[in-house]
Amino acid sequence: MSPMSATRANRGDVLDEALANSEGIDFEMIELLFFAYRDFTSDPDAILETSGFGRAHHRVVHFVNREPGLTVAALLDTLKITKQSLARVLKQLVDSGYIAQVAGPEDRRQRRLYPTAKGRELALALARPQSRRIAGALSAMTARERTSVKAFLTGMINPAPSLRSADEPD
Amino acid sequence: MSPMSATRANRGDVLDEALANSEGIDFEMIELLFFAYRDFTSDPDAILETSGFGRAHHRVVHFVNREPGLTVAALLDTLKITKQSLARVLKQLVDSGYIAQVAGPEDRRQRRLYPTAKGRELALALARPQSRRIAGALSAMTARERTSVKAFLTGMINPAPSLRSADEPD
DNA sequence: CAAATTATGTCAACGTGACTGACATATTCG
DNA sequence: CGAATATGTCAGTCACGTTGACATAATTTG
Repeated sequence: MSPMSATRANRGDVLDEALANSEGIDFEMIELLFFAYRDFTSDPDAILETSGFGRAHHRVVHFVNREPGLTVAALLDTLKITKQSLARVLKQLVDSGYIAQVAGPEDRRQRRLYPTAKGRELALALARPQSRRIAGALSAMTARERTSVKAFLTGMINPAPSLRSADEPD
Repeated sequence: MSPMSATRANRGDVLDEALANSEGIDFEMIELLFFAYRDFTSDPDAILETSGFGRAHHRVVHFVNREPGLTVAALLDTLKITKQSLARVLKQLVDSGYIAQVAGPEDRRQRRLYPTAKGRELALALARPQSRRIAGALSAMTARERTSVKAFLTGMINPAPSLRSADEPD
């Protein structure tokens, strides 16, 4: 793997040894996460390119189906993108009948987002291959081990910022 | 959480119930993967924007450090992007002294890629916060549980395509 | 050796999905 | 009423991926 006859590759500034185990850094895990996520997203990507949608549409359809009636603001907060970025994608999904907007019953400024039957079908179609992949990766595991996997993924996520108390400034 | 007084949101085609447990699909895991990966990449992203680089540079620096002397073709295969897409990113990294290109000792058409000292430092700086995050998520786990987590991630990855035997056509 | 193949680089055009900044509208709140 | 809020929209920009076409040098093959 590493060049046996490295000629004189160390001339000047050029490093020849593979980076591994420095400072106890787990490079293997870093790569596993990269490859796992890349392949995890490739399944729905293949379906989406049929419909002319992209990954952004996927995320919107997913979360609207998971929490029907959520507001645009809540969706923006979940996705951590700007409203301008959401706008195009959401408009396309509304225009093509995957998502419906309903004025908020209490606050009529809000546009609460609901899936249509078509939108629900799409969400399911996108989730199916991802779930199959997950099920395959978990298939040989006990309930305890599955719990560990969930705990690991949960531990990778940034804690939700605690609500700022009133006396703290912005 | 779900709208208690859903007005008459079910008019027409609009669905009101949260999507969960349909067909045994594990939506929770799907979301955990999304959030975990998003936050996992946010750490190096913050460092990179200081240098004016992006995620694409990160990946190149990472793999060149992990396997010094790899060829451009091998890197393209690892990243699964086109050479035109790699070109810009690689050129910037070479021009700014993070990566060195050395003509292959056997095959002089090849440009073998090596990290410079500067490139190694960048790779380490980017890996450090990711490794810290991983270590935190694994910290409460036994060696057995950690093995399960690695097995899960490995199981999520597409198997490498087996080399086509000579009598199979393209 | 000449021709084909391979490894790499480059030019041009394009698409998606993100960003910032500015401004418009409707609605609610104080 | 005036301020704040929820949302929408216009305009410009950027990162990073794509396809297609072509160029160059080096190796392999007939």
